[in-house]
Amino acid sequence: MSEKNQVTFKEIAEYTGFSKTTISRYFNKPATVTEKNRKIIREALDLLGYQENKVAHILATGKTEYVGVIVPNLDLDYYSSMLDRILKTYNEFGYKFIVFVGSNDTAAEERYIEELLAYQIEGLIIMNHTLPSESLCSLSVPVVAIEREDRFINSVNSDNYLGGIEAASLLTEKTCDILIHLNSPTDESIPASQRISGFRDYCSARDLRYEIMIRDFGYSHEEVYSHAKAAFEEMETRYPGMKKGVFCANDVIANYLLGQVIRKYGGLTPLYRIVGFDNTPVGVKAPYSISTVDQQIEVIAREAICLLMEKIRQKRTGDPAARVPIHKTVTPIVLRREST
Amino acid sequence: MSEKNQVTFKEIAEYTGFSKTTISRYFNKPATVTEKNRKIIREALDLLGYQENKVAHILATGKTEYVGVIVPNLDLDYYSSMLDRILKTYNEFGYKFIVFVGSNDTAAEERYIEELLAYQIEGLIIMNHTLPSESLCSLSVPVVAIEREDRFINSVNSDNYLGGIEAASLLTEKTCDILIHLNSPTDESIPASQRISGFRDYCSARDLRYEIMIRDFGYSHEEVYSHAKAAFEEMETRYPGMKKGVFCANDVIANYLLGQVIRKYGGLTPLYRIVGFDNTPVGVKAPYSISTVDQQIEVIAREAICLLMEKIRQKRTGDPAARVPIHKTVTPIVLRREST
DNA sequence: TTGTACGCGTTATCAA
DNA sequence: TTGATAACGCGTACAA
Repeated sequence: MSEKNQVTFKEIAEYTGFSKTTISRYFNKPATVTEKNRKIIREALDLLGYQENKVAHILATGKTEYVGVIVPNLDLDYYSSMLDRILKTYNEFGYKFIVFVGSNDTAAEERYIEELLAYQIEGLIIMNHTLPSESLCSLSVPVVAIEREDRFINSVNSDNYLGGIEAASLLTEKTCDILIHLNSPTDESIPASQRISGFRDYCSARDLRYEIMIRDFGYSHEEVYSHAKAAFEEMETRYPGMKKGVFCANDVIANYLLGQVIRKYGGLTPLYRIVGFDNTPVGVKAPYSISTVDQQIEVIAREAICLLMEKIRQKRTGDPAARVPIHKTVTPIVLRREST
Repeated sequence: MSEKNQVTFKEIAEYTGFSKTTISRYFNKPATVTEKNRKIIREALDLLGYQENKVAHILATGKTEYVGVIVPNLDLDYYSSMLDRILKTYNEFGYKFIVFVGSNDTAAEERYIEELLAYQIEGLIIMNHTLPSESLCSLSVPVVAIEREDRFINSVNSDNYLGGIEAASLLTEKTCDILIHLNSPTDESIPASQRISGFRDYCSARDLRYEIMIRDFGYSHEEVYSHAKAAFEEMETRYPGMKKGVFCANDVIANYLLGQVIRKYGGLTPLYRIVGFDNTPVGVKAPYSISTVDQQIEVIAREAICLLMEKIRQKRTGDPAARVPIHKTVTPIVLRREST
């Protein structure tokens, strides 16, 4: 090792004449060290340039204060906003985050998890959906899912069903001839599929004319763009001259749809009312702001961390409740903006 | 500790009858263990459910394979794209990332760094600009800056000067009456300030009519929006009927400006040619795609990691070159899209 | 209030 | 090819 040998408790102990234990106590139980001696130690620490070594601390205590995070990508505003809010909880809770951005590859994701476990993370927050919760639940640390299949693991989700209802309700305020919901094929196990149910139930309960257009919008911008364009053209041909109220599965789709409307009509038109979902930045970057169902990403992120910490605590204390998955729900809020 | 006692080398050793040393060798120098014994160990590992413990490994070797990352926020596409690409280098280099998203608070940022150092990171990638490179350079680990003041530390930046030239050049292809550059007040020490110089030099060398509009666009969406709007209105009053070629400091500003143009003119107009900077997703989400100067974020991210790894190596081998900051530059590429 | 002795899980050294 | 022993830096009984 030609590394600059770092200053340890040993050096501080030798310099001050105390034992390593006392130096340790200076940090962990300062009250048990006399003020006079604390001062001596403080000065030695300063003078020798001591720098905390958490790795040794972890090995001794078993507490890493690490949380692993796996997120599908950071190109979609939804995920980057969520990660942003998750990382910011450091200021409140002190947990550090080791972050992986996931491919859609199961093997790769398993490697990420292996690696995270090797680093002794205390818990895992997962937004990826390649691994089923059935296999996730047997990990040695608590797992909290956000907006993904969550049958066997803890989770925090937006109240998607209510969101679907509210979106439909917002659109009917404006007397549309037909209500349309645009979404990707979504398995029922995924929380977001409830947006469809909420929308459908609302419409059918009121005998409203509606249609659910399921198209595989994909993930890349190119894909979403071209499918949104195709959907727009389809609506144009099939419902010419009709007032269309369109509820999009997320703000990104809503944005592209609005883009098509603008390209054709030069701006907003009474023929289209558009509402998105998530409340991500993309909704306020468009030339006309897009109404949306605000998932309250910040609240979800915070709840996820709180839930994870509670589960970590339960696990540590041997509470049998640790094994019972908890599913939290955050109530979304409708944001009325220019697109409706 | 009521923790599920994890399986260690000790248990494997006892079970197989080998010593801990041999188990360790099984992982690190498998060639020195006979195939027969490797099989025995492999089966015991499987049976007992051994899980690697990197913390102990780190304490023994001193190598964490951690890199710290500090990024200002993840709401701006530029930062989230960059972080995305940085995190993805795991697949190639194996380094793990502990990520902090920074406030503008100096004290907070210092806390982040303290914490990262305590966790024995091997290097730091920093995009925040609250701490001067002068204080960063004295850290005990190599630091690589991306698009921030970098006098005393390593850095990877886009060739901003060339980018400014290319943007201006693209606009003149289209015969504008006046060229305008929109930017925030930018200190000369910040690489991005070179975009201004490049633009200015290009215009003045060719005797083109141009103006550099410096406005404090801020960071939040609201701020950028309102300042872009104000700038648009100013251009409308001051240069009515003239063909304006506008080079925006980034895609976000370009997007809002285009938004204003659309709101007023119902779409593209020969009166405005717009080019942004960065090539972030926002440029292709607008109703009309926005021309931009592509920073090649993926290349920058990769170069940053390579540079950091080289510096880590130099430091480990005691190479005096470790202390000499290296500044790398990545050549940007002009992307012609609808807005020009 | 302080110190001794040992443990955390792994690697490195040196012998065998 | 394998094993005993001592690190790595810190926490914690227990004793003083």
